[in-house]
Amino acid sequence: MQTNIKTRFAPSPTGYMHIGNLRTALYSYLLAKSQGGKFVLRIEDTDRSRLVEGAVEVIVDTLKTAGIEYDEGPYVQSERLDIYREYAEKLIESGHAYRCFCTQERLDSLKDEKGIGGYDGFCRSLTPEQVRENLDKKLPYVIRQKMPDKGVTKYTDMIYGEVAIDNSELNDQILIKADGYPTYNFCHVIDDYLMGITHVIRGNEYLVSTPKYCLLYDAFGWDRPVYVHLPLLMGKDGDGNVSKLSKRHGAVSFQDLLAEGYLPEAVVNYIALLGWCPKDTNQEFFTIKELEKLFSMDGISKSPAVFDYEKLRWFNSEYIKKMSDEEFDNRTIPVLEKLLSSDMNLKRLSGLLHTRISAFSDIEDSVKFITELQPVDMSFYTNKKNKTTPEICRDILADCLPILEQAEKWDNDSLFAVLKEYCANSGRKAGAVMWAVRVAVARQTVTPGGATELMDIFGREKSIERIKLALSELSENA
RNA sequence: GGCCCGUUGGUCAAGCGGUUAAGACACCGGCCUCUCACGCCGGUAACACCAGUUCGAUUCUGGUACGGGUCACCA
Repeated sequence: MQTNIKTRFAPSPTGYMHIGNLRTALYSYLLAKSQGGKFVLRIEDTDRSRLVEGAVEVIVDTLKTAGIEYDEGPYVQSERLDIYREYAEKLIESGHAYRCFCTQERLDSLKDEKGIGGYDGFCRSLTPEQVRENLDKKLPYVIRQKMPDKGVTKYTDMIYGEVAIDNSELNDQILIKADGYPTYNFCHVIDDYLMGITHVIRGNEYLVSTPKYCLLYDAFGWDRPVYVHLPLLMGKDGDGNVSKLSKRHGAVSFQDLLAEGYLPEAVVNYIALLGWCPKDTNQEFFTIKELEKLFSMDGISKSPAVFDYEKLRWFNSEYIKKMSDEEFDNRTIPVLEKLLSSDMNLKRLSGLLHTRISAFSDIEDSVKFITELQPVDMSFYTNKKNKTTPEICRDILADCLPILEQAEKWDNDSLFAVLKEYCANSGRKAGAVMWAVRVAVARQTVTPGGATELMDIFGREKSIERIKLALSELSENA
């Protein structure tokens, strides 16, 4: 076990937190915490064209809501420009980097001629005099890393093992842009070193470019960090094709998921298990504190994982069921108040919903039948198990209507007793009677709660009204 | 296209040379129940392919296929 381990999460402020990024943050955080280390947050905002207002707050809020606490930061790269500049100059002095004055036009034509891939190193051979001259003319320039033209650069990834890339595959990448801002390729290395990052945890998309960063460490004579590349998070589209999880696959930002009624703990729990599996246990429910203890790198998978909304829904429904009734009501009743008239027994309805929704956004659909008079298909009245048909239901309803109209008390227990008594007197099965009443009142086959529970919520007047309507429909069509 | 990585049921996954190849989601069936849901019980379903190493390969090696990633003055 390594002591003084330090990891970081270094997102760029895009205005939303992609769920894949959040998972990277989580693993990074967990790796540090599992070994008593530190976790730092750094904002990589060196692309001025993509600045988004309030984006840093989104990152900070997301981490907080997810339960990921950072020990240092947020460091902001745009505030550290001088540092990068200084280190870039050092590289020029030591011959590991050079100024490049090539115009965009020349770069474009290069691309056209040679297809995709690389800079041709034209400015490598500029003499000091030529550079001086260009500088005096105030020509814009970038600083590029000088890659070795032969050989192989290797490193050991904690997940993938040894990775070896031919240096000929490496481009003379830009370290400092013409606007003076550094590129990710450069400043993340400087920062990771300066901030004492021991383990660099990031997505698999960096696996191949990491040798370039290794070369930077080497050029400065610094020790390379441990690299941990994570398998990507994939999404599946309607045709069954998988690709990097993106907006076309549905809600992919943490905020979107919360807005759809997912609980933060459920989301965190689910994504923790997407690409990682605990050792020696089949446990699948974890608090973040438990994860901090249990997490270990050898449980990380090598292959990409498809984000499955169904399973997230299941996790979420489990977390919802774990909520106390009070918590659940507090969250649900305000929503119901907006959707329904307030003279209904919303608390009772909320109770019925507790074990029946998987996300809070389900509420609207599951109570729609209360306010809307939905079209009824006569087949709804046919139920094999309870041996009902539209005719039988018509007869049942005709019998029950006067009984219900005369019911003294209108609550679930009383109504249930009344109908039960009818069953006894008529010799009908309770299941059949309840089926008929329930479908008549709700006008759909799947409902949150049973017949008498629904009548309780609807109240006497509305229940009777709907049963009368059902009766007339059944008389016409049956 | 070059380079790199990956491949156990529809999905997440355990497995780390000998197993009846776990478990979870989804799906199907049953029980419970006044419906649905919950809960409980059960079921269908997988080692991409071909060689090699080995007494023995899901597990090791090579190739093929398929999938993914990457080749920016984006991160």
